[in-house]
Parts: sequence; C-alpha cells; structure tokens
Amino acid sequence: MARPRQFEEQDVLRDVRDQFWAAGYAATSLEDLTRASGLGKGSLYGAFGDKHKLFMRTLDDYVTDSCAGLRQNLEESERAVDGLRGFLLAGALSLVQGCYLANSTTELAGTDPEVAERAREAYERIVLLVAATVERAQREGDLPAGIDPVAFARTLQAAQQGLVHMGRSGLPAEQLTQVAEDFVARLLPPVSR
Amino acid sequence: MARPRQFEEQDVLRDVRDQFWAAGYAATSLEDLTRASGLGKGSLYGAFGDKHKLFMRTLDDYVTDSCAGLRQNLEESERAVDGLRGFLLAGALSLVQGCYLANSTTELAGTDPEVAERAREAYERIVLLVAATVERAQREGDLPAGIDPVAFARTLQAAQQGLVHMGRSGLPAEQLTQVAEDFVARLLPPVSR
DNA sequence: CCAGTTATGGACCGATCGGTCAACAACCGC
DNA sequence: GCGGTTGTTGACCGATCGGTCCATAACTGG
Repeated sequence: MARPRQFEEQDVLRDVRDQFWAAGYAATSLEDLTRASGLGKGSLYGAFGDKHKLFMRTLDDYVTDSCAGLRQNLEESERAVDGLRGFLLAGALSLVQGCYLANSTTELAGTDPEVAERAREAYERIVLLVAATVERAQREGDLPAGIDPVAFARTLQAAQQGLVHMGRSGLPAEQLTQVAEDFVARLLPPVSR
Repeated sequence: MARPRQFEEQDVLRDVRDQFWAAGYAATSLEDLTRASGLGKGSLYGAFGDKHKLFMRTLDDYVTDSCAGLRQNLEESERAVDGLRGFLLAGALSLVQGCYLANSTTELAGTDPEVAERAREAYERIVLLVAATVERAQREGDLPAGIDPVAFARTLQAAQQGLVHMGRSGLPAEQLTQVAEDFVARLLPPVSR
C-alpha cells in the first residue's frame, strides 16, 4: 500500500562502504555518497539515518561478513594449522586498499567511542575464533601443547594486522607475500614428528 | 628591521602535530589549529603555508625525529639483538595514540600521493636501519648467518606495526606487552651457544 | 624618532558541509 | 480508479569549511 523502494539495500550499503573505504569517513561527503549509491540525500536518510549511522551500518556488516568468512576458512581447513597459515597469508592480500575495519579504527578509534567499541569487540571475536583453531591445532599435534591459545592468537592477529598495514603503506605485493611467508615459517613451523 | 615572531616554530609545529594526531587530517579544521597553536590564521599561513603544507611539515619532522631516535637506540645498544628487541617492544608503548606516521598513512595513503610517497620512503629508511642492525647481530653471533637482513627487517617492521595497530585498537597495555614479548621470544630467540 | 619591514589577528569570502523539507511519484488495498 | 501511504528528488537551510586580506602592532637600521 505504498511506493516500493527502487534500490537493493545490500547494493547501496556495498557502494557506500566502498566510498568510505576509499576516502575515509571524514573526507567522504554526503554528495560523495549520493554519487556512489545513485540515491538522493532524502532516500539515504530515510533508509539508513544520518551519515554516522550509515557508516556504522557498513562497518557492522563488514565485521559480520568478515568474521563469518574467517570462521568458515578456519573450520573448513582440514588441519587447523593450515587455517592459521591462511589467516596470516590473507593479511598480505589486501594491498593498498587495506582492511575496512583497520582503516576505520585507525581514523576514528581516538575520537569516536562507538567505533572504538565495535573495533574492540570485533578484534576480540577474531581472537576467539583463532584461539579455538589454535586449540584444534594443538589437539592435532601441529602446535605444542604448552602454548596459551588466546595469547598466541593475539600474536597471530598482530602479525596479520602488521601485514595489512604494510600493504596499505605501499609495500609491493611480492615483498608483502615474502613477509607473510616469513611469519608463517617463524610462527607456525612445520611440526617435527 | 621588522617585527619579530612571537612564537617558537618548534612549539607551534608540535602543537599542530598533536592536533592532527588526535583528530586526523580531514577532521582537523583550521580553527582547531589556531586554538591548538594560539596563532591566528594569517600567522599560520605566513609561516607554514596552507593546511596541507603545514601537515606535511609536521609529518616530515616526525619521520626525521623518529628515524634519528631509532638509529640512536639501535646503535647505542651494546648487542645489536637487544636493539632489535627494543624495536619490537617499542611498538607496544604507543597505546591508543598510535604512531603519527602510521595513522597518517592509513588515513591518507589511498588518496594523497604525497603522503603515500613519504610513507614509502620512511618505511624503507626504517627497514634499512633495522637491516643494518640485523647484520650486526649476525656478526655478533646472535642471529643465524643465513638470514636475509632486509627481508628479516621487513618482518620485524611488520610485527612492530601490528603491535602499534593493536594498541590503537584499544588492546589493554598488559596484553599488548604480552604480545610484544611473544614476538621477541619467537622472532629473536636467545641464541644457543 | 622616523621610515621601512614583517608579524599579527580577525573580519570577511565563496564554497561546501551535513541535514531538512515539501512537492511530487509510485505503488497497494479496496 | 481512487485514497492512503511511502519513496524520491532536489531546492534550500544555517553552519562551518579552507583561505584571503588588510588595518594595526612591533620591531630595526639609520
């Protein structure tokens, strides 16, 4: 009994996210968002609220999707340690685009408590996913039993974020991959049996 | 034969840098800069040029000072491997403030070629400083001779940047230190003699 | 103490910011 | 096909943006 929307919510959120991703939150104007999405200001406001709400929505969706993808990659790996290797190597794939969550955290964590809170939660979720896989690798005999899974998961996460940052900073893909493989070799050595 | 300046250039640059550091480049207005520095707009423009020039100046100074401090820390360490350990542990000290260069790179490297270029140069300089110290550690017998100094330096740099990012993201100091020490233990193990 | 020069600070500029709103368009149930 | 409801669009708003400019201040050489 009313006019239907002329857009797919997911498409708009993807386009808006890519715009925020490319330029950052503060440097993105509403005009940028209307151009990227094809919607007018009023439609954006009617559907998603103001600029900040819209941004938080894209960030939440990104975190949700990323965590789901990570969980799948970790769980579907035959040996847990291979999932962990993939986790590290994935940090070398983003290149200059970087990670949307990492970029947003760096730009806004210091001034936007809401973003800081989401970042904290997201990183904690990731650590728990990785830690569970570390435990599985221990059960499978690919990692020493003495390791604290959560602490080691944080180390792996820091290594991955380091890779993401070096990619963002323009380190060539070849060298970035080399660093990722070096991390794999030093942090996840093939177990001696 | 003219009116002298009423400010110390270094003081103004420090205050301006801290403002950019706290809020980011795009989110900092000229009014923020005049408030932080105590100077009027005209004085800022007369002394340093426009907002972007002023920002680049603070970034260049930061890089110069940071590299000088790093070089000193690395060179004054009795054993080179201790300097490398300090390099990693330093990544855990910045906490939520983060690193000015890292924050600026993340915010602007994708859209500001000038910043991207400075970031590339700066990280390359740091890698060379660290690589030289890796070579010294090899000569001192604290690191295996087979390691490629530059490649390993990049790994150490990525680890440090990962620590910086996790600190920026709000990881508690205690856990951050734990990760830093874990990196030290896994990447720079006490040599067996 | 005056002439010349530079520094200062804030009024001012056009442009753009995020956000609002009203007129109009498109659809559904009846 | 009509009334009611929601979506769409772009003109419009006050605020703020980065940047300019000028009247005035503060100093030095002569």
